[in-house]
Amino acid sequence: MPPKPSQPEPRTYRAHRDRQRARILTAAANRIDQQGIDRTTMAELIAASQLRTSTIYQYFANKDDIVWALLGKAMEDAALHSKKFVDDATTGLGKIAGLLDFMADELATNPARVRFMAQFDAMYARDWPVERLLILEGQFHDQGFQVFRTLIREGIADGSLRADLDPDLTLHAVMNAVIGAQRRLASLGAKVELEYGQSIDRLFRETIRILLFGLRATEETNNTEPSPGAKAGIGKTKKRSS
Amino acid sequence: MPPKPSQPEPRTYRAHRDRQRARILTAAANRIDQQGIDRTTMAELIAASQLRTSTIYQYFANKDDIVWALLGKAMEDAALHSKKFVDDATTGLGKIAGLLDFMADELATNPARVRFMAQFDAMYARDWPVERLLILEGQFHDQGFQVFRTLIREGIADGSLRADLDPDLTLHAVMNAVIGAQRRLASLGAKVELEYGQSIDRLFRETIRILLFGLRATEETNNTEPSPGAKAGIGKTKKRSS
Amino acid sequence: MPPKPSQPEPRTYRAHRDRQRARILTAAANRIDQQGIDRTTMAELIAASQLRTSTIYQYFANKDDIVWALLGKAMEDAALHSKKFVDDATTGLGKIAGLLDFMADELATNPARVRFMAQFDAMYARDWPVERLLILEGQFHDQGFQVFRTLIREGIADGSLRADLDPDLTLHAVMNAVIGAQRRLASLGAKVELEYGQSIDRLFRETIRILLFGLRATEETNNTEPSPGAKAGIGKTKKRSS
Amino acid sequence: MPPKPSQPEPRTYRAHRDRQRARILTAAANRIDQQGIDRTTMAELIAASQLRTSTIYQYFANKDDIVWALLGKAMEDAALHSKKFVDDATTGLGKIAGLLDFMADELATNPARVRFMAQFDAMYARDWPVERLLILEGQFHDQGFQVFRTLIREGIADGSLRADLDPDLTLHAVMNAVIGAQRRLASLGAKVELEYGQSIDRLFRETIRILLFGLRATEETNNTEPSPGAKAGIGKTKKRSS
DNA sequence: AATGAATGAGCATTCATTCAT
DNA sequence: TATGAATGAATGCTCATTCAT
Repeated sequence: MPPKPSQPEPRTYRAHRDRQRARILTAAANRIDQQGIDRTTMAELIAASQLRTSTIYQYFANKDDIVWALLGKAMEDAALHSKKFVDDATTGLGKIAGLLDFMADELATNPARVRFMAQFDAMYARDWPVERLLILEGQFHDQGFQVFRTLIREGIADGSLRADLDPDLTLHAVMNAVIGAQRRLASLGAKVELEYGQSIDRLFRETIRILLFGLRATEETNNTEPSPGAKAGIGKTKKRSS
Repeated sequence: MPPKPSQPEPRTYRAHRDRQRARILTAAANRIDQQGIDRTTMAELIAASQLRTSTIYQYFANKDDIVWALLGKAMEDAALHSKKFVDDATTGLGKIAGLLDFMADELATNPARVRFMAQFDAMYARDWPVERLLILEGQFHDQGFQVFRTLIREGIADGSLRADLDPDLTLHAVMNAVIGAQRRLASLGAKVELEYGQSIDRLFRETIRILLFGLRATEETNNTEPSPGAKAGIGKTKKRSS
Repeated sequence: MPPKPSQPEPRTYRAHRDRQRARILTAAANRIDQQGIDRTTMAELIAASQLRTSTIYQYFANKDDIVWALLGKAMEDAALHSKKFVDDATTGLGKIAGLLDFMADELATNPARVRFMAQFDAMYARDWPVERLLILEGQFHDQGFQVFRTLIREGIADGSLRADLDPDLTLHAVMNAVIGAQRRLASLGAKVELEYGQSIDRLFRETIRILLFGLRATEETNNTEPSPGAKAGIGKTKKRSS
Repeated sequence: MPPKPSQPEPRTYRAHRDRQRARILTAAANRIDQQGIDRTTMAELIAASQLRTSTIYQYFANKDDIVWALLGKAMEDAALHSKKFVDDATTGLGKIAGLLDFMADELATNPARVRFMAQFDAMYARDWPVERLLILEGQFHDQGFQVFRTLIREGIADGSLRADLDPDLTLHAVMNAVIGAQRRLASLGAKVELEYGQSIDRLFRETIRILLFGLRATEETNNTEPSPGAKAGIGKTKKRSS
């Protein structure tokens, strides 16, 4: 007689596994935030999780697997969290503002998560397979990005945004700057406040404000001029030097 | 074989040591750019430098020492290089533009150096003593930063920049965004171009353009309105969520 | 649950256990043939058997136990199989030929089993208790060995075999050579055919043929000469060197 | 000034390294002979060599590397040792006898080495790259093998060996049997003597004697008959059974 | 009988660094 | 200054097995 499949208390077993996994990930997130991914050893992580070495390996195949799980969780959480900010807004511009506002909020309330993403970008993004990344990023980015792009088009159409903007270019230029700024602030942490004498939150929100200002239409931009720098002699960028 | 005339023998010894140091640093920079600081082992670095293990330790006390030297060199080079861009400009705004232009140039011509700085920000800046960092940063930042700050004040005074700007806050908000954007682009490398379909250089220059636009005065900003987002419902940032 | 009529229910239980055991042993035999005894982990064996770790241990006390069972099964099968070859023959010499023929057949049709025995001889035979081995070997060897020994005696008596043979010595010298040759061919597998350019089967049958030739009487051997090498200068073996 | 190459006491350094390597190999050979390759852990081997873990790895890249070195040394020694036996003989048949005699000598004086080769054949030969093996085997085999082959041809020509022999087939059939027999005896060790009641040396020399007898010409073989078994009903090998 | 969970002991190997000459 | 040799302290991971249900 073969064993009956018959889920024996599926909820209990599942729940236990999930709890153990969460325990490990929490411990890992803590250690990694304090020491960096590479400097966190499995031994430390294991000690922090209060489980035994071999037990850990029943839940994750190896250290990388843990880091990926952490990355996935971070992105999932961000997607979930950002959704609220975006959905609350009714207008398109409001949705963009919501997305950026979410990022400021994330920086303020969960700097460890942002720092983790910063580490990831700086040290691993180049090495790990794009496909894997895209799967994770897809969840989060597609949400706001589509809206963003559409909105820029609308903004240009109705004259509220500068006519010279290339929607796709603008989207990525702004998002990269916002993400880059956010992660750098999270990475430097207290050092920023000491060195710059400004609160991280205020600094980041000012960055967002300036960027949004930079997208707005002015009389000039809707007429002839291609760039704000032109008048002031900015932007006549030397085309490469070395 | 060393020169004879002006500075004869002492130079031989010094010159040799300098050459050896340079050799080690070059090897280290290469390996680190390809594998990251932590993942580069002394053994690899030694193999790449074509010297013997114990010889390396005649020049650097330990691995950290090498990384610090690399950081110092990167900043020194940047300071030297940026000086030209800034000094070439005659007006204040031109100097800012020169500084930002230098950063675009650096990203395009020496992404490895930018990547190294990105790694540093993301993983080590928090751990290493502020004083040490400040000494290094001082060289570079003070150059452009003072100018920048002064210029913003002048710009506000002459009405070319928005009156609501706080010079210090603006300075750091913009510089952090620019540096963050630059480093993120360097870190992601070819991935950006694949994913975003935009050239890194174009993306970064557009970021600069938008930021500079964001600083400029418009009728509105010189009147009552405090923020561009206000009108569009932006910036009424929820004050924390979680 | 106890039996009711003749053998109704108990068989169900027994049969299940036997099926499970067989399943495990088959999986183990496969893995071991491909990776060797030591390199086969319980985890692999368990995966191959499609059972759960703890279930395996309901059937076998430990890994050694599985290997012993495999060895027992191999010998049992061999005994059963060889019996046919031996029993089919009517003459004594025919029985020996049958035994050797069986070994060629085994090598050709079940090299995995031979390989397993080779591993066993090479790596474990020395460690494991003689008694245990003797019990297993007894089944198989006694069959042909008794016959072999008797036959050699008869052969000498009737003049068909060389008179200088010591039955017991000859028996073991021949059997050891045949078994050694067979197992080596099985172990090297395809490598033999590549390196030697000969089919394994042909090579082994030629070995048997030469050995049997070596036992046969010739005029000389039945007269004075003790050894075929004597004439040719063979066999004046140096008595130890190092 | 670059370092002078100028061999600084090359003899001393070299000699030291060789001594250390030998020390490790000796320790490894001992442990492996007693426990088998897989069951010998690096920790044991290291303890036996009286060096520290990391020192070992300055001499060998990994465990496999040590095993290969052992194999190489075993073959090299065998080649060197066998050369004497072969070269001492003046006639071709004498050379063959010398080769076989060497194998008996090796079994008697250095059973550990033979056992090691037995392990290798039984467990690793199939896995490791042929090329690597061929390089090592080349040294040893080519010596006697070429002679052997030539000799068989000559023997057939002058009527001292059976005319029905295929030189290549015979060569490999005999050598495989001799090597197989030798290795099995070495592997089983004292067990053989207990079980068979015969000394290993005597058993092996008898095997050689029978094989050589099997090659010799008799009247019959030089006439019509193809096989010694034919007359006695041997060799009518069933063509496969299962 | 079946199985999910857990684990102690160990594994091969690496790493940055030091020492003696 | 250069370097061959050595090494303590990890490091990430595996394995056969057991326990509780």
